[in-house]
Amino acid sequence: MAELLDRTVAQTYASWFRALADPTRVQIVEYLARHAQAMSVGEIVAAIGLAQSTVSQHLKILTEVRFVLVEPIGTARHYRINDACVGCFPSAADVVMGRPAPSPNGAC
Amino acid sequence: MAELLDRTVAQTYASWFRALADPTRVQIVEYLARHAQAMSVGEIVAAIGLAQSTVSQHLKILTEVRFVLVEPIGTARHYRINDACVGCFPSAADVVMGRPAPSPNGAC
DNA sequence: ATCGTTTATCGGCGATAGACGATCAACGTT
DNA sequence: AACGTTGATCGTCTATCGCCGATAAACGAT
Repeated sequence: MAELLDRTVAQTYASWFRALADPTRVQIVEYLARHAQAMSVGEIVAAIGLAQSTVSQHLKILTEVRFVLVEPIGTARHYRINDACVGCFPSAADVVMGRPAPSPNGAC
Repeated sequence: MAELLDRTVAQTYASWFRALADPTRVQIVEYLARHAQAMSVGEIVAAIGLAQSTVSQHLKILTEVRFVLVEPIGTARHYRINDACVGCFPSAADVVMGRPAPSPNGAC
């Protein structure tokens, strides 16, 4: 008894945590999560205060794990939080801390 | 309005997520969290199946962020989950996802 | 004092991460 | 058609990660 957590699940969770393993990305996600409407890259760059290429890289990493979603608006691209992750990411934190996921969490 | 999350807080959260940015560490923490009593390094090595030095390094990283605690038992060292983190780490995940921490969480 | 056991630390390796400036691609405007 | 704006990608740099074998350190037992 007391097996290890399934390796594939552990890899998925680790990829989520790795996406937030940088303080700038933590700030970006938290910032987007508190904003109902999507924001352009320029707005995010202004808020963060790093180079545009750097912010773009961070946004790429966050979209790869689907923490944020993109939609093109004309020549701009608007980023917003993925509401599905708002629910299932904290429950992943619960699982790692030994509490089995309470909700159905079919989202992710 | 809509300021960024405080940089110091973001750095603390990022360090927590970075500690779990590796699937092996996810498995170690989840494994310890489901075990009420502390475990020796040898037992953890047997469960994980990597080299002893590798596991020891992972345990060092996890103790640095205080996800796990150590106590020396004779010549051995027993690791166990830090119960304080069981509560406050998932609430950090909530904060990043835009939900202000509900509990007082004076633990961490 | 010498083993054997248990765990931490060191050194090295290839791989990945984060930052930046520069460049490219898309597109609306003049 | 040339231009300006917006954002992604490239190339480079340095730093850190994750793994391993080898070694060191602590300590109980012989």
